Order: sequence, then C-alpha cells, then structure tokens
Amino acid sequence: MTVPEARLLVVDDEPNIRELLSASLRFSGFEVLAACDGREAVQLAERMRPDLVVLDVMLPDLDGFAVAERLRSTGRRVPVLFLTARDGTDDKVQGLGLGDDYVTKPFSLEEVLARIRAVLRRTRGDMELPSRLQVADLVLDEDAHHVTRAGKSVRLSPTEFKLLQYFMINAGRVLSKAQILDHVWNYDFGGDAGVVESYVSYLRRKIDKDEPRLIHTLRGVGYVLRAPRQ
Amino acid sequence: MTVPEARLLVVDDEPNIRELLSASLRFSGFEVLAACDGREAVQLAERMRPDLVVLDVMLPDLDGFAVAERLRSTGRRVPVLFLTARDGTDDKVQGLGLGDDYVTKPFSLEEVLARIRAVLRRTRGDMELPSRLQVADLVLDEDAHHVTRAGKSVRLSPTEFKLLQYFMINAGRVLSKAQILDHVWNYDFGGDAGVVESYVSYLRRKIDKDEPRLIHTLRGVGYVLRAPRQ
DNA sequence: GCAAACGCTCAGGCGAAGCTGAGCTGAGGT
DNA sequence: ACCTCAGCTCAGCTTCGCCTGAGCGTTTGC
Repeated sequence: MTVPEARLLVVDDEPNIRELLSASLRFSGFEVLAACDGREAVQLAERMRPDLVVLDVMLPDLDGFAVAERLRSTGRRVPVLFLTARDGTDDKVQGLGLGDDYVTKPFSLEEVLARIRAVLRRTRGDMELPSRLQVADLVLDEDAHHVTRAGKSVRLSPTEFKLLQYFMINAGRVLSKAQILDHVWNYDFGGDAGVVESYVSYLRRKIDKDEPRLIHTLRGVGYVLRAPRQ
Repeated sequence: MTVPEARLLVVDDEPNIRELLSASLRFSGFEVLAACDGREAVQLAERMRPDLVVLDVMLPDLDGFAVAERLRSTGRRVPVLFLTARDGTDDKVQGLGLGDDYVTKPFSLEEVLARIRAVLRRTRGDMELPSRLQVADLVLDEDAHHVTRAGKSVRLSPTEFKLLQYFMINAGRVLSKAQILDHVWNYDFGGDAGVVESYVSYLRRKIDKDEPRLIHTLRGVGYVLRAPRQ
C-alpha cells in the first residue's frame, strides 16, 4: 500500500478539501505538497518537481487548464488529475493529455486514490503499484475493473466495487463503518452507517456466499477482509 | 507506555471531564494543556503548538468543527480527536481527514488513550508507539484488533479486548478492580466491581486456560498480568 | 474450627448491533 | 413513455455482548 518516492502536489482553494486530500494521501504513503491557487501551484511545481498534480479546475486566480498549460510548458511533463464539478462543466475536461485523468466533485477518497494509482502505473510503469489485488481466491483488477472469485467472474455495481477495493487494499486491517463511509462514499454524503451494512450484505451475496469466508464482522468494531487463519 | 515529547491540548467545557482526561493523560506521560472553550483553545493551540487536540464538539461558544477549522487554517495541521455525544449527532462526524478520529461520550479512558496512540502512530509514523503488545506468547495487535495466544487466534468481544489491552499496557503492574473499572468501563458506569471479576473470568477462559498462567489474582489487592518469573 | 469476606463461574434477561428483504427514487438507456 | 438498474432507507428479525445475581469454593481473621 505504501508508495515510496511519489511526490504529489494538491491544488484546491477550499481548505477543507485541500486538507482532507493532503492528509489522506500522506497517510497512504505519498509525499504531499499543497497549494491554494494557480500561481502558488506553478511556483511549487517548478521548484519541487512532483510526480503528479491533483488540480481543481475552479481556482480563484487562474483556470485549472491554464495551470496545466503552464506546467506542461516547463519542459518535463507532469501528469494531472483534475477535480471538476459535476454541473456540466466536466464536458470541458478535454485536452486531457496522455496520462491525465479527472474525477468529479463530490468524490470519495477511494476514487481519487484509485485514479492516482492508475496514473502513476501508466506514467511510471511502476510495478510496485500492482493493478491486481488478491486475497485467497478473490481477485480484483483495478485497471480492468473486474473481479473474480475462485476463477468465476462477478458483476459488481460501482459502489460495490469501490467498497471491495477499499477492503482489499486494507486486507487484514479492521475498518470501522465510519472509516468506510469516509473513504468509499462521497465526502458530502449525509446518511448514516446503515448503508454500509447493506453494501456489505450485497458483497457477501456476490463474492462470499461459500467457503472460505473472507469478510468478517467484528461486532461493535467494524469489518475486516482476510483469509481465514489456521 | 510513556510517550515522550507529545503535547496534547484538551478542550471541554465540563470541568469533570476536562480534569479526568487531563489527569489521566498526564499520568500516561503526555504533556497536557487544557481549555474550556473554543476561543481559548485556538489561542492556546497557536501559542503552544500541540501534537494533538482532544476536542469536544459541544462547546459554549464555537462549535467544535469551527474550532477544528481554525486550527487547520493556521498553517501547520494538527490532528484532532473529537468527543461526540452518541445521540445521533455522531453521524455529523464526517469529513475527517486521516489523522483525525472521534470517540463517543460516554467513553472509557482506555478508549481515548488507544485512539490517541493510534493517531500519533499514523501522523508521526512513531515507532516508539508500537501497535503490537506482547507478553510471553500472548500478542495483541491494536490496529488489527486481533489477539493470539501461542500462535492461535482468539476471538474477543470489545470489552474483553479493552480489558486485555489495559492489562498488557500495564503488564507487571498490579491493577485494582477500581482502577480497572475507571479505565476500561465508561466513566458513567454505575455498577460494581463484580463485572470485573466476570470479565477476568472470560479472559482466562479464552486466553489463559493452559500454562503458563499470565493473569494472577492478588487477593484483596487486584490483578496482575505477567509472564512467570524465571 | 467457624464465620465472614473474597473471588470464581454460570445461567439468563435485556438491549444493542447487525443482517437482509422490500420498496422508493432518480438517472440512463431503449 | 417505459424499463432497468443503482443507490439508499426502512423495518423486522436474529444474533450477540453486557451485566446481574446466585451458588459455590477458597482464604482469612477471630
């Protein structure tokens, strides 16, 4: 899970989102710099040479695309992950260069993390970031967006997929419902933890109906995905 | 158990809780500052630069989230451990960045201490705060919420887990039933020490049924967890 | 040696936590 | 316009953990 030596630059003017992203990316093992406007972003990028820039398209001074433009003109090409509003503006996300990608707000942390991993895999050919996650006979391919259990292909809805992905990345670690809500659901989701129970139930039906059981409930604590111990 | 050079700021308007927390955190080796409202908290935090803030969400002047907001906007990011009521308000504790966490009132001291250790481990990458506790062949992993005795996995309920955790952190030290009640049970628990006997009994059945015995009764004094001497 | 205090264990009631089927809603496709 | 499907909520039912109290054993003090 830890990704050594990947330096990211996060650019967003809303402090909440900037801090949410920075903190959770740091926790995932990245080195993170943050900027709150376009000018600062360009300056920081030139000095620090990040491996990837997470860039809000709505900034107070420069348009996000303008920032991307300047980043590209500095010679070394930096891949960009755009953050866009869903309100139709996302049509404008064209001129994505090779290696660029975008995520619409409001996003979930897992969504952003998955895109970052994907971009880094493509641009660095980084084999330390496998696209294939495996626990026992359960296999999830992040690039192909495809899941098999015991060799048999399984169809999952987007939310089910993100939930399973989060479980597999944190295999063996206990995850509370609150944690799951924070990572898998969009940051503005107001509902309660009941929805997590529902989706765990769906997942179990689809991928965990026969032995060995992989998703375990720790009552009063949370859930954990792991191969059975002895 | 001692955590050198970690400075905490405790913010709560109820003097009882503020003093309970301050005293027990100091005893656990932290340097503790206390504030009783949001204004004071922000001021103190700016001057003293704590490593972590324990923050009640219900404050007379500012909402706890507003305080967290201001703390974050002062540049250096301080991790926050929120204290929330269980009355449904706890759904609101979202948009936690990693490095933040929350505990619902009424809490137990062990719960708060465990969360503080977990947050400091994450944010400082502090290896002096191991997540693995070990006494003889008994191993407890705080992150995985998992216990083994002689290599064999053991299933514990949340209360059993907290009790064992308290024993292991204080391995070799005699703990009275009153102490155990104060640390492992919620601060508003009205019951008597009989419940401690029950849970020690459960623990023994699950992790101490064969030699060498680790949990010892000191009649009229309390209990102690320790490996047999030489 | 006897009584009182202390400790251990078990059974059972109670309430909380978790599971899952049913159903509503809205988006997207036919 | 209709159908399908994903997301979410809700309510009932089940399971499980928590605590209490009683009965019994063990130790201590008189």
